[in-house]
Amino acid sequence: MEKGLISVDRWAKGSEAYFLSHLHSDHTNGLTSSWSHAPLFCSPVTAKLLPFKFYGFDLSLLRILHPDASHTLTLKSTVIHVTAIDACHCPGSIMLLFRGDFGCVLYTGDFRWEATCQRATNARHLLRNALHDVPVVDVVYLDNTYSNPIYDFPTRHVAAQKVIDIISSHPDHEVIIGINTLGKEDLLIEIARALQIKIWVWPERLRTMHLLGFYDIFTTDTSLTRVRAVPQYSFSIGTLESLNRMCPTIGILPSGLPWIKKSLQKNEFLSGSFLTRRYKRGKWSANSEAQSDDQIRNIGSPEKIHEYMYTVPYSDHSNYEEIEEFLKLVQPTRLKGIVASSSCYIEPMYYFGRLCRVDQQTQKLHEEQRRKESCKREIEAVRSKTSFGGDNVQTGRDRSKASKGRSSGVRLRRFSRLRRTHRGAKIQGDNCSDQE
DNA sequence: GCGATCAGCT
DNA sequence: CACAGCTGATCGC
Repeated sequence: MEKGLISVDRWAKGSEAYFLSHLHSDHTNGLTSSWSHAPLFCSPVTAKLLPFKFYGFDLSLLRILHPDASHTLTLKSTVIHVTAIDACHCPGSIMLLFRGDFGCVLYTGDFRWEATCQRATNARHLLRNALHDVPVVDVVYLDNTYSNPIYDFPTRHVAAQKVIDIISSHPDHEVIIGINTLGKEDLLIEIARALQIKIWVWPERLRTMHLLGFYDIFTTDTSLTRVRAVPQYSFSIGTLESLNRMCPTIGILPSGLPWIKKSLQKNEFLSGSFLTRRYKRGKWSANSEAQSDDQIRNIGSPEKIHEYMYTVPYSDHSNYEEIEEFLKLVQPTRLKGIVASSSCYIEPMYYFGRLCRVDQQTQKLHEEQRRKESCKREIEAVRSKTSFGGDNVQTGRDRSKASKGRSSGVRLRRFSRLRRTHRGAKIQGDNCSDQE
């Protein structure tokens, strides 16, 4: 009842106000059309889209946070201040800076903090201004999806150029690009502009595009374009192989393989079993045989993963370096990851503790962890976690932290279930907890 | 019938 | 192993 004054991306009963960072499903788990616990605060764009994801939602519950103003909210028990800042993740996505009796808390939601992106530059200015009024940020709830130095990938603009290059070099092919229900609009728009073509999307997605204000670029008429954006879950190597029996078609996944640093790929993954395993897992190994070394070599650059399939490192999450820059600006006292599981999950304090303000607790934690494991061992942990089958030995601190002391013996499935339910935060009293 | 949860998939 | 997401089965209300 009294626990959890406010909830961010969490929808269980008991809070006085609820905040939605953006409309992706892993942040709306528990939110339904009939949800009505308390007012829901979100960005204008999210408010516009939400009724189409949750038909019949009680719109009188919605409260708009304008992304460039500080809002003062009078709750039942206290007054809080909140500032929304563009998170540059997907349309409508925001970070939330809270100030109140509990101190100062910054919840990043999912975010992309590109150095050269104009929107991120604007967001940086806003954040810097907002931080002027704050003595110290006590806690950052961080999008730690790629909070590991092995994640090193280019800006979205650079990745978009790669996609454009791939399409240009296949002038006689149909092109299929896998996207989700929200996000990667900018990629499609860059393609459309560069190649002077329209992009096909499915009808619901066209409606979303219209809601977002994109009227002329997208179409549901297949005869108008050779480039189609389709739901990512709906296409696979199998789909592409079928399509190629009718006409030449390539697929592009703006994501895909982990974007591990080249050195690691050369040294560990390409020579080892990493790619083999990935190949065996997917539907695209027509026979269930392991791929031969030759086949692996034919994959060539990480970009072309199959005769008809390309992946491009287009990410809506910050890479390691961007997270680092973000934390240098915010300098929080404490850090908490909002993503509990990933193949390379590392307790964020491990790499970023040094960027936090030095208080004794932080310092102690940091030193302890440094002592326990060297960087090299972390990489080892990552490698063993990417293994498929065999014994998935516990790989130390990171995993046991993430599994939160659940009964042992259950591994990946339990792990991924955790991921789906672990986003978001409850903020209460003078300490902030993840609830449960 | 609906929501919650889970299995399985990409 | 994933960004995030879909379908379908089952269970309780």
